[in-house]
Amino acid sequence: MVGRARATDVAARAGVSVATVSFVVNGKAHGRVSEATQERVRAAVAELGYVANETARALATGRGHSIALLAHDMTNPFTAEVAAGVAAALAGRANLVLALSTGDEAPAFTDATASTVDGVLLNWPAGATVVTGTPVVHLDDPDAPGPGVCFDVESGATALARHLLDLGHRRVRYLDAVRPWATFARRRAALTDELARGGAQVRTERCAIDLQTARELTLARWDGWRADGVTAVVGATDIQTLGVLSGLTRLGVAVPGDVSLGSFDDIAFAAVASPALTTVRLPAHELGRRATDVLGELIDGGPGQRHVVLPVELVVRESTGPASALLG
Amino acid sequence: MVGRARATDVAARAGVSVATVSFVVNGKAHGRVSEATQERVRAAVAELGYVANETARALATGRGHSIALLAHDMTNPFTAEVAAGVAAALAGRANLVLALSTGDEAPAFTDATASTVDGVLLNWPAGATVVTGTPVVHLDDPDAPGPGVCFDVESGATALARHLLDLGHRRVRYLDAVRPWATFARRRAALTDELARGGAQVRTERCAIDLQTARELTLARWDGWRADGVTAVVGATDIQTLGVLSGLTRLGVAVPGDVSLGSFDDIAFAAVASPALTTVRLPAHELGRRATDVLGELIDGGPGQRHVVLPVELVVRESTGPASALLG
DNA sequence: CTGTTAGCGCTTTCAG
DNA sequence: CTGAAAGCGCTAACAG
Repeated sequence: MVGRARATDVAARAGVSVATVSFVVNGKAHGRVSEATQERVRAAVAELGYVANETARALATGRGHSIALLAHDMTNPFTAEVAAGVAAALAGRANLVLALSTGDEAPAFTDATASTVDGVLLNWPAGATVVTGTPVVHLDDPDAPGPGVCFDVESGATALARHLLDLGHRRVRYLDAVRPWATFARRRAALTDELARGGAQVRTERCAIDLQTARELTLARWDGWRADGVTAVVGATDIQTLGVLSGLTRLGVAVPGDVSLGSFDDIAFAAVASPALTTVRLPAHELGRRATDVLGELIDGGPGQRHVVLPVELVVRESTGPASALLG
Repeated sequence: MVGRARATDVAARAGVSVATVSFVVNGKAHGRVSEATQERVRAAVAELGYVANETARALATGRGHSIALLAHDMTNPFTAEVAAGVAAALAGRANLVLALSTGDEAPAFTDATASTVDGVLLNWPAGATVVTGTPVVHLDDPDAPGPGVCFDVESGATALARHLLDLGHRRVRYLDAVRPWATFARRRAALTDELARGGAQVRTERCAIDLQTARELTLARWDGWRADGVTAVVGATDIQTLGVLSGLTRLGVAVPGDVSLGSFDDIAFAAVASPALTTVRLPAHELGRRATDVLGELIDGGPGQRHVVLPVELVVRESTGPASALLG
């Protein structure tokens, strides 16, 4: 019988007015309602199992106690981890409404939905989706105007490049994401620059962030890569790199014996792959948590930290090794 | 300026009453409002960028146009796929509010939240969480009372057992989930029964649905399994089986040369693992879609199909092979 | 055909 | 200390 008992019922049962009920239920009774009355109200609430209707409160207060997360693909463990971080930060104090995109268009987020939430977490390029009249914090988008939380992908990429350089790699393939997001542009630029600075040559290929697509691309391109003398390939995301690894393994190419593999994200699967992936860890869970905190401040009228950038860390595991002398 | 213009503004601009605005905006103007007036209202709506406030509509109509999905761990690709199916079925016609559980307790779903949604999709044991006064459909819970959508895990388990039997396996380890869910009990019972019927001996171990935990358990138990003459291990979920595979690979155990691996789910990673997993495919996306449809009917007052069970399919890949003669 | 009006259930001044 | 009453923005009878 959730939602059955209304404030008026409680008021009647306790012999007070709805105003009084509202005050005690919301903990605003201090100095306004006598202890005795409060007790009576609380008893009535308990007996009737009263729970305030959130929709009505929202209309009256302008606060819906819920935020939206606009994301692309919840099927990507990285995104799922971000969502988990958001949920953890919310800790039940607000609801999380999820707007997912199907295919390539922006997440399904109508103005109607916007009128329901107090703020939005935008894990999607800023330019594409414009949400007006609602606080927004951008996730993993270094170019976003306004508040946002992102990663210091450049230092991660640089560290990865140096790691590869130290191992003697001079020909690397970078598997970029097709999605035109700033975070990917930066990963690529930083990696490429550092590699070039170290005297290595990098070429880029692009593919969707999808296990099978990356795997197939690898199957199709491997001969060419080898002909070019490629000794290392790095993917823009673990998903892609794991796909590459799958293709390479199918082809009988040894990792890291014949080619080394580097990546970004550090999703759980990266650590249990064989070989385990050397990857730049981007703290997804923390991204979700921090972004939620920033959004909370924004909603509460605080200034909201403009832009927080989270440190990343190169996790060296088994997929990288000395450059092979494998010939083209 | 979302949510700025209100119905009264539009009414004023168009020189009509709010009732008229409401009718044309909701497409209920047929035969009630003249074409000319409708046109004027529509023009005003466009000029002012009017979008009805969903919270107010919800309060007035009792329909919030949103449903909740209570799930355990969105970080599990299987759950994420279910969510994707839900989102696809919703197609923007309703919002998806996500209630995730942190740790082992039930998903954070308060009565307050319940008052916000039109119905809930419960991917959690029925007994634990009782949601009253709101339509509920149970996901992947064969024992759930009332409406639900689940998989025919028994036939999948049986097919997997026969496949193993055909390959000559007579000693198998079943890695069950610790979570006391009916779906897991059934997977285990059906597999065990069929295997026993074929003269094989099965022993069960339990572990959390987590890559690392399964991997570590494997590292710790392998010697014992081998001593028992185990030639095949099947996990209750792909996550667990992938963890086992990781452990086995680290140990230098050949799959399927030394041990065969069988599983349930068929998440995307199962197909790109090396070797690719033989697994019982449970159509997660469809589970989400169908459950959403059933819930929709329920919300619209329809009877709602009591219980739909989705067919599953054994996908034989590379992780299963003839029983080895590996000795204990 | 169109406008008036009474809610939906709760919050919050403002009197008393 | 407590209650009456005015909304929050929209929907849907019910009159006209």
